This record gives sequence, structure tokens and C-alpha cells, in this order.
Amino acid sequence: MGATLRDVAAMAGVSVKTASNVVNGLAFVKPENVRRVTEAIRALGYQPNMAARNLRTGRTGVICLAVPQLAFNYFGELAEAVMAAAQARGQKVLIELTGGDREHELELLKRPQLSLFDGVLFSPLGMSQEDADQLQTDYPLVLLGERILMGPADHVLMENIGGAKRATEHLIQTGHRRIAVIGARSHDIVGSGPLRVSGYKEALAQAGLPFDEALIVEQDDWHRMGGYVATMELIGRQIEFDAIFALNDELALGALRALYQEQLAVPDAVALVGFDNLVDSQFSMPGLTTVDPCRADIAETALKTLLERICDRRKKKIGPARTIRVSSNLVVRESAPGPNH
Amino acid sequence: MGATLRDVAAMAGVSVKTASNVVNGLAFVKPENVRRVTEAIRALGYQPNMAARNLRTGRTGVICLAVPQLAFNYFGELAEAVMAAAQARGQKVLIELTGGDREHELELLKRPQLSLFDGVLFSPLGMSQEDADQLQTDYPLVLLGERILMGPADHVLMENIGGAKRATEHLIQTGHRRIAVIGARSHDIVGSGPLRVSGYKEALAQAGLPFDEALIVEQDDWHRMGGYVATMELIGRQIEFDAIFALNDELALGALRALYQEQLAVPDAVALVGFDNLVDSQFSMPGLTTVDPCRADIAETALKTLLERICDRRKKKIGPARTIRVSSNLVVRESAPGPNH
DNA sequence: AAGCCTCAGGTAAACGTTGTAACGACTGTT
DNA sequence: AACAGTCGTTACAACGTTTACCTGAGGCTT
Repeated sequence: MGATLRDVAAMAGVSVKTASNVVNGLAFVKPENVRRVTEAIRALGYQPNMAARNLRTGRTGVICLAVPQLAFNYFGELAEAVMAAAQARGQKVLIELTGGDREHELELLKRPQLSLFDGVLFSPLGMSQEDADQLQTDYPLVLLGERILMGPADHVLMENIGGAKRATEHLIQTGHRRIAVIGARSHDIVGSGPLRVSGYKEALAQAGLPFDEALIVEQDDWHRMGGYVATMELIGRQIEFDAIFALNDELALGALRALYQEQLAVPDAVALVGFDNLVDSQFSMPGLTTVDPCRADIAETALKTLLERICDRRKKKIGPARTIRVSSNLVVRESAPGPNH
Repeated sequence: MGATLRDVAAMAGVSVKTASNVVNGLAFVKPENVRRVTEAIRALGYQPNMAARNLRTGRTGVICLAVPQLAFNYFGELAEAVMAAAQARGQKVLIELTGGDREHELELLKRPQLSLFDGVLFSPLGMSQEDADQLQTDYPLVLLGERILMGPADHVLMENIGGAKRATEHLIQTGHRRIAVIGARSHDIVGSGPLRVSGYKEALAQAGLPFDEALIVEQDDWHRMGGYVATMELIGRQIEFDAIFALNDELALGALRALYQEQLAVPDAVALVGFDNLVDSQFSMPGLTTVDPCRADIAETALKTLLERICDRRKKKIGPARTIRVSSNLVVRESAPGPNH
């Protein structure tokens, strides 16, 4: 079916290597020959055989993105951001689903289908800090997310503490004093939960507000249902609160539903801020004020880092593991409007 | 880095071919040699080089899934279903985003990065019926969705008419007589919209109920916001209605919000049925009654069909294009409960 | 005992590309 | 006129598999 470079060369009346040079455009080729080869390529509908190229060069132009699930909005949007970044750089993306399962994640790290891709962008969920040394791989690997810190691999993370602090500050600046938190996971040592809570605490401390344990609602399930349940629990506590900082957007969307149901107007009775800036939050009613972790930047940074590693490795250069933090910013919508509202 | 088959063979003291036979397990090899080769593979941590295998066999074990977006829940969940099916068959999936853009879709069809995958699972959005002949490709291609019918490629579609009919019947059986439809797209010739509306009409006709144009709300935007807007428009029409059939789940979720806001209790004042059975619908409040298109079956069927095509093509067998319809079923939740509620 | 299966495994040629080394043809310098 | 340097090109050897094709060694039939 597919025409080969040999066919192209034959048609253009040059050697295979010259044809190859035209395709890759790195050596000096006489304009006349460039023209003839290009013409032959067009005429034959030639497309380079990736398998052969991979075999020869050892590079595939494909990167593997390992995420728990796509149906979770957060990961779906992350994957999309990564793919957009990859497309811009002419890379293909092979997605591998881990299901957030520790065993599966470790298995994937240990026995990757190498030679199918050049490197891995890995967003762990089931693994935790004690598995950190498993991240010492002999292939390029960049980590995403906050499940594991200080590992031996490059790491791109979002500004959890700063973002949470900014969100809380926004609520304080707009006159809220009793700010509840839903979605806390005090049993986690690392992970986004504790980080975001500490950002919240920082903001309180800085504003001279007291930290009230009663305002913190634990909730492991970081989805809509969890947000609903946590908010109902908060309301059930019969304590005063005038704002909620949901540790992620899905929790916030669930909270929104609970507040509606309990006739607590948002933002007038209770202001609400989330974290993640999911597409859904943009279309909720009211629109959700939330911390935008700048997924596009994260994806872009992670991909750039990975590609650098891939490139370095070919030159036998191996630098120390880097940790890069991508700054976030607050998106103000109706659920917690700005001061001059 | 990676050990080669030659290394394995050398260590086991056999020829490369024997080692290869052990790896692929198809020829007769003496148990003793199997043991030695297996041992060598383990000792060296050998992993087959896919690029070389691909080059030799012409198969990659990777299929390409082309979808508009992942951030749209529907496609995210479809992609996930496809990947799950692929994983079960030891296939990898390379995702290509088209953005739902016609130009991009056509480009992808015409110039696929072949030799990077064995076939394509394609879910068009921007293309329409007049582009049908572009689907005549010389590589294995299976179509998903209802944008294009009667094309020259294999096609897996969901049971739109039947599902919509079943949803409407359910509403009728539970005593509803004035069933509104939101999300109609009367300008579309093909596509899920018109099909689902005709299922709705069939159910009405069969029950002897009149079709009332006033109950149909047009809406192009099949997302939450569109559902909200359409429902508000419906309410604004000041006509009687006791149920809403939203043409997809996102519309239904938007409708849910509008109904809450307007204090119309679901399901007591207005029952609501959606279509797609998204994960979100399971966690909405109240849970959404919806038509489950059985995405897992669709994905499984599509993949099976594609793999058959891939296999046939190697044997130079090319059968006629097939169209396979996967049956759907109704998932009854609180937004439109069953008769004995 | 010659012939013929089956089993087991070796040899070497592909697959389509790129990198290496080499070569001829110019240009400009000594 | 000899030399080095650049340009443009080519032949050939990889890359790691799989797969024709071939070779023996047994066991069985004739």
C-alpha cells in the first residue's frame, strides 16, 4: 500500500538518502532535487513509516500520559490540556488508564511499553509517599499532582497553598468572617487536601482571624455527592458560617446543590469558592468563583520538561530532578463576587 | 539500555529464532529451552522492541481514537469505555482530538499518521452527510455516532429512536400527558437530535397522544447552559407541561437547575428524563432517569469490528460496510420514578 | 533399510528508515 | 598548481524483529 522512500527516490532519480534528507530537511540538497523529490512524494502520496523511523532513531514522537480516569472531570480536562500542548509540538499522546489503583500504577512504572513512546507523564493517585523511590526509572518521567513529593523524578505541581490562600483572602476581603472548609482529609500526609487547608489557615492567620475546627468538614469523596453530603453536615452542625471554601470544584458543585435545597442563597447568605476551575463551574448557576490552577500552563510545562529530558537523555546528560510549581489565579464569578458588587 | 532478543538467545544458548518462538509461543520448543529462555528474559529484563516488531509485522497493537474533545463529558466517557475495551484486548489507544472541526476531521481522515496505529475509531462531529464519501479510506476505519449515515465505512450506532421511545413511554406509563422536549435541532437532517425526537413522536402516536409543537423547545447548545435556557423558555411559554424529555443528559442537568430555581419540584410537578447516562446524572439531585446507550457495549462492539477489519485486511479480505446498532435501556432514578413509586 | 512424516532449531533475509563514511565537484586560498 | 574547505550526493551498514527456508534427528511406515 504505502509508498516507500525507495520508491520516491527511484521516481525522483536520486538516492534513498537524498530523499531522506529532503524529508527531514537537515542536509544540503540541490533545489532542483528538492523539487523533484517533493514532487515524487506528492505523486506517490508518500508517508514516512514511523515504525522504521522509530527503530532507527529510537524516538517515537509519542508520549504516554498515565491518568486514573477520564470520566473524572479533573483528569479529563488535564488530559485534554496535555493533548493540546502535545499537538502544538507535533507529539502524539498515548493514554494509559491506571484507575487510580496503586498496584496498577506501580506495574505501569515498572513495566512500561517502552519503545512505544519516548517518555511518560504520570499522574499518580493510588501511590503514596512511601512509593516515592519507585519513581526512579531509567526512562524520562515527569510527575503531575501532589500525591508524592520530593521524589527522584521531575515534578510539576500546582500552587495549592498560594491558590487556597488567595481564595480565602478573597472571601475575607469581601467581608466574610466565618469561612467553612469542606473536603478536608486530615489523615492524608501529602496531597492537595492538606496543602489547600494550610493555605486557608495562612490567610486566616494573616488577617488575624481565629481558626475554628468546627468549620472544617472532613470528606474523602471529592465529587459532587461528597460536596452535597459535607455541606448538609455543615448545616446540621447549627453553627454560624457565611462562606464555604470547597477544596475542589466538584465538592463546590455538590455544595451548591445542598445550599439551594436548604434555601441558603449564594452568594448573599453564603459565599462559595472552589478550586480547579472545571468547565462545569463556568456553567453552574451561579457561576462558581474558583482557583484556576492554569491547567494549560501545567500541561505545557510538564510536556516541555519531559521533552527536555528526552532530548538530554540522548546526549547522555542527566541532571538532578526538578520541581516546578505553576502559579494559579483566582477566577471571580457570582458565587463569591468581588468587593464592588 | 534494553536487552535485545539476541542477548536473550546468547544467554540461553539458543538461536534468536528459538528465543523469538518462546516469546510468541507459537512453535514447538523443547521444554528445557523454554525454561532457559524464560529465565534469560527475566534475568535481563527483556522487553520486546515494538518498533522493530511493528516494522516487521506491519501491526502496531495501537488503535487511534478520534474524538472532538475529552472535556465534554460524553466524549470523555466514550473514550474511557473504548480504552477499557482496548485494555482488555491488549491494545493501546492513541487519542486524537479533532475539536469537532470539520476541516480538522477531514484532514485527519486523509492524512492519518498510519504506521503509528492499525486502524481508526472515528467519532465525527463537524462533518456531515455530504462528506460521507470521504470515509472511503484504504485503512481500517470504524465510525461512531449518528452524524453520518449510510457511509462506506463500518458504523456502530446507538439505539436513538428506540431509546427515546422507551423514555417517552416510561413517562406516559407513569401518568404524564404533556411531555415537553428540550434540545430539538429541527435544522439537522441527521444526528441524534432528530432521531430522538422521532422516537418521542412514535411513543406519543402509539399511546394515542397528540403531538403539540408548542412543547418542543429548540436548542443547539447541548450542554448544561443550553438545558437551563431551554427550560426557562419552556416555562416562559406559559403552557401546561408535566414532564420534560431532555435530548441529552447535559441538557437535563441544566433543566434540573432551572426547575429548582423556578420552584417546580422534580419529579412531582415535572418529571425529567435525559439521554446518555453520564456519570454526573447518577450523582445529580434528584438522580436523573435517563436512557443508557450502553457505552461499554458500543465501545466493545466498535473495537471488535475494527480488529476484525484489521485482521481481514491482512488476509486481503474486504467485506461490505456493516452498520451495527447497540441496544439501549432505560435507567430509572428519582427524576422520573417507576409506576410503583 | 529406504522413505517419510513430525519435532526442534539454526541461517539469513527481509521490513523502511537514518547515520557513517566516503567521494566527486566545485570555490577560494596559498 | 596544490591544498583545504564546503557542498551535494551516494553506498552501505545498522536498528531488533519475524519469517522463509533449510537441516537434522528421531520414530514410524513400507
